[in-house]
Amino acid sequence: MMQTGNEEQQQTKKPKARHSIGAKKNPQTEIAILEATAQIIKEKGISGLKMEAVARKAKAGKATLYRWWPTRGALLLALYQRKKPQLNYADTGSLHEDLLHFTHDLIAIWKGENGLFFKAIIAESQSDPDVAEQLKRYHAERLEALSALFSRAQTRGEIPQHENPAIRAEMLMNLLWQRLLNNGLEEDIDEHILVLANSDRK
Amino acid sequence: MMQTGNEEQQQTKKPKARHSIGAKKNPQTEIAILEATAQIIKEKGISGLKMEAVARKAKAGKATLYRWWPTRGALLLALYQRKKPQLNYADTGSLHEDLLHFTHDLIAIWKGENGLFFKAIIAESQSDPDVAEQLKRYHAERLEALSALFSRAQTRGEIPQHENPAIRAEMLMNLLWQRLLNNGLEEDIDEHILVLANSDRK
Amino acid sequence: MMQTGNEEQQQTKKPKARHSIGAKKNPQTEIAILEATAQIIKEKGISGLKMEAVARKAKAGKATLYRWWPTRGALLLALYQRKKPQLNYADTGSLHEDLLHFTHDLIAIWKGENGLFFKAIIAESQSDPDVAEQLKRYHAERLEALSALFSRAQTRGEIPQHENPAIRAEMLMNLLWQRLLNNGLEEDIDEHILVLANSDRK
Amino acid sequence: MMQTGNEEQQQTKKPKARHSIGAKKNPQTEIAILEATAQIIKEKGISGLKMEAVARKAKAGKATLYRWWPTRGALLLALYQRKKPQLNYADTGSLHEDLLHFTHDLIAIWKGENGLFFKAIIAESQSDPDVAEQLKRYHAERLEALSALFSRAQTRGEIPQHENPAIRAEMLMNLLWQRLLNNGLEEDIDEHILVLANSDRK
DNA sequence: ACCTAAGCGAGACGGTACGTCACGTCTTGTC
DNA sequence: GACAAGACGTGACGTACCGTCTCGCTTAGGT
Repeated sequence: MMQTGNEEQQQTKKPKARHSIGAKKNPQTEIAILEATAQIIKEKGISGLKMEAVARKAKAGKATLYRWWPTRGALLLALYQRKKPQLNYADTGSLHEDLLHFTHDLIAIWKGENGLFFKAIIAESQSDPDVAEQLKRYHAERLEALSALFSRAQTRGEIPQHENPAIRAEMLMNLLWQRLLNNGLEEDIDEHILVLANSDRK
Repeated sequence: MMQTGNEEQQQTKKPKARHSIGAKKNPQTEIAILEATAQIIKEKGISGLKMEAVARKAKAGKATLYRWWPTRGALLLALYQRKKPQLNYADTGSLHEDLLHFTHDLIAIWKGENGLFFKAIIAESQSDPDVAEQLKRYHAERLEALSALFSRAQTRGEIPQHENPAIRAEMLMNLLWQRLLNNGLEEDIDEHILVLANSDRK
Repeated sequence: MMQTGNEEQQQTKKPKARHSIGAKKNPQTEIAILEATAQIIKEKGISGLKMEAVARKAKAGKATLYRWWPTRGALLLALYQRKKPQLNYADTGSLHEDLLHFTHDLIAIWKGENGLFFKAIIAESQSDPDVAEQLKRYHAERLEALSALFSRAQTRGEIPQHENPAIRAEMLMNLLWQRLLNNGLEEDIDEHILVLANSDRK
Repeated sequence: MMQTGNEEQQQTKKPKARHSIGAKKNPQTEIAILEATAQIIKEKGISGLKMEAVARKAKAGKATLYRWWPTRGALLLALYQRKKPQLNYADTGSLHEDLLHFTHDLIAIWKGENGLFFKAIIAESQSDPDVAEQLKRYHAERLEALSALFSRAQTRGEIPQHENPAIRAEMLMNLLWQRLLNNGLEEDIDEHILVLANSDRK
């Protein structure tokens, strides 16, 4: 709401409907639609997200909405693209430290609206193959980045040499996704990290 | 009513529509409805499961359907109840062996219709709080059973004493659920088990 | 409500459900059902009268209700039978006086619940042929009684000899029914009577 | 959408389903719906008129139906508006003649589908206050037109000067409505007109 | 004293219609 | 030619009654 052109509103005092800007996509329309989508998800959850309601809230025509985002999935992916978090995979020299930083950063992000949007995409992926495909790609990409941490640890000898570093990475990702899906982000995760970091060797 | 002769029924073996059997639930109706539900999920997936279609396929009135299963979630839970698998947590004396048996058994079961139904419940739990609640309960129960395996291993010294046995159990469960949700039951899992079973000690 | 056995209720303090009294119709059930019907019509009007609601309010089984009164029309006719008014066709020696007495008596009666029930029957007669038949019979009967007044007036020379006395009677009846149906019982009717009584001869 | 070729349409002359014609009511849809309404009333009577059946027969969506005619009453009034008769209140110079012409014209009209539709409105007015209101207005309007006949007769001295001309007009209207409602349009009415026209003076 | 027959309450059953909602497609008129 | 507006046919939603049914109980009258 705040993000839709304050200056214009202050000057003209009229909300002023958007119009065509010629034979190309109007970026204001895009913003209004994605913000409406975000708003609705925050208010009613993913199952309360109806195309019709998005158009209504964004004061957009349904045709416009369907022209650019033909499915709910497309809308969700576009929304996530606009809002996706920048993750920090800093190298502290200790696997345990690295994992703690990473997980706590991600959990902090997911506790905001970002987690909500990502949950929505996961839910949608169960019925929309396109979303599933995109999600799979994104998952692989994240997994690779996370695997790098375990790879580094392997060179330092923190975890066994012969292991595929993606294995522990995948288990950590799974854990985090599960926590997100089950509204369990508050639950303790440090013990799991201890196990994954192989820090119980004494 | 009197005119639909019994003799005809004996001769033609017509299925004959179900009727009320008094002021109580007709078990034939229950069977018909749950089977219709299963059939539809198999044909069109969970997002193709409409209450109306269930009633139509089961040749039941919508009122009957809603009387006993007021939501799609209730229907799914009842279906799972009828079909739920018996899992084997046999004790082989080796954690690695135990886990291999357990996971392969579960994966085999999930490759059948059971996996489909369980996926449906997980999907539904994202929008139906009652289903989420039941699923959480079920998850806890399964987790406890699985933790027992790690507990036994702990007494045998296969995994560290000070660890909470539920941690590795949870990570294994997560892995399996994730595989189910992402249609990845075919992917390799033995390497993950090696890590969880701590069998990479040399 | 008051009419269902006060004494019993005072003694036992338990409402005591009705039961079968053997292989015959239980008159208490009949009373309860007809009173429930009357109650519902008074509360919600004729279009709010549902068989299901009657059974519910009378604490009767639907089978019992349908056994004795298979249609809403049958119920209405039975109710009217129990409640039908005794009309006064007194002979004052003057047609004008006779008509005034008759109409004012009838209007007074119809302003109570009786008018409501009779309206219900007229409305039902538009869709239930049995009710239409009964109503026609009843109409003819009333018309005959009313015609007698005009017949007497004819012998006194108050209206033309060659006229069929039923004609003015029918027009009076029509007027009254119309007033009832259109909720116009309060409107003036004396001027009409003056015309019908031929009292405008001077 | 593109695959349903235009050429086919030109060749086969398929009726082709109606579509939106922009953000306004499609008159073809209106025609189809009102004709379907008329058809159903003719086939099954007013009590057989279901909103669902109208939509089905008109090949219209229920939403469209409810958008423009939110109740059965609104549908009936719109239908009557489309079909309402033009009545003839010609001045013959004789009240008796005027009334004969008027009544026989009206009866002739009512023997067609028009009478059926008007009956339906009267029946509906018993349960729909809006219809009752409209009907009352229409009744008053017709009554006024009919009263004019009696008014003219009064100036000619055919009926008493001091009488309200609306009185006989109302009684004639009542008579005709009653005949319509009770399927008695065939019954003799000329004798009643003689009385109302005061033609029995000798 | 038993037995049968019917009435009774309760309420489940397969249906039909209700009125609402969202879908995805369309046409119009404005910019 | 993109846009808002919104009508259109479609079809699912969850509810309310319909009229039929079966149950388990009660009572009366015949044996």
